[in-house]
Amino acid sequence: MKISELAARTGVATRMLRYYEEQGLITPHRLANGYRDYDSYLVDRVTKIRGLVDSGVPTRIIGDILPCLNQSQEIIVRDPDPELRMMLINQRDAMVERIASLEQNRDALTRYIAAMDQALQPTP
DNA sequence: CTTCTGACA
DNA sequence: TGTCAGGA
Repeated sequence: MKISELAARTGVATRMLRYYEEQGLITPHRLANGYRDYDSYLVDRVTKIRGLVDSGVPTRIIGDILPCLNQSQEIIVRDPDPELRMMLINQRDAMVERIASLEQNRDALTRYIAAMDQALQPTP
């Protein structure tokens, strides 16, 4: 598929798809006319990459972390950098906080929706 | 009309 | 990350 299609199917801007390629995260083939040609499995890969990026994981190590998403425990750490380790720990902790916040907000919406249903369909 | 590379008031 | 240029 061409870049526009991958962008549509992943919700990731073509600009970023080319950027991910520069970072070595994805390597599409090339069509005779020079256009990038993406294999369908890249849709899933790009979705995962975006998820990591949105979570604040530096693109430089996303390639190494990607396998962690599955359960293929064959994790190869190429950059044991202590500073990077601390940054990842901080991001992981921030993630935990956001998840907790999201859960509270989700529950708040659930209760509000329930209240709306009550107003619409009062129990006789 | 779509994509490509390179660049940045 | 968006967007514009200048080509193909």
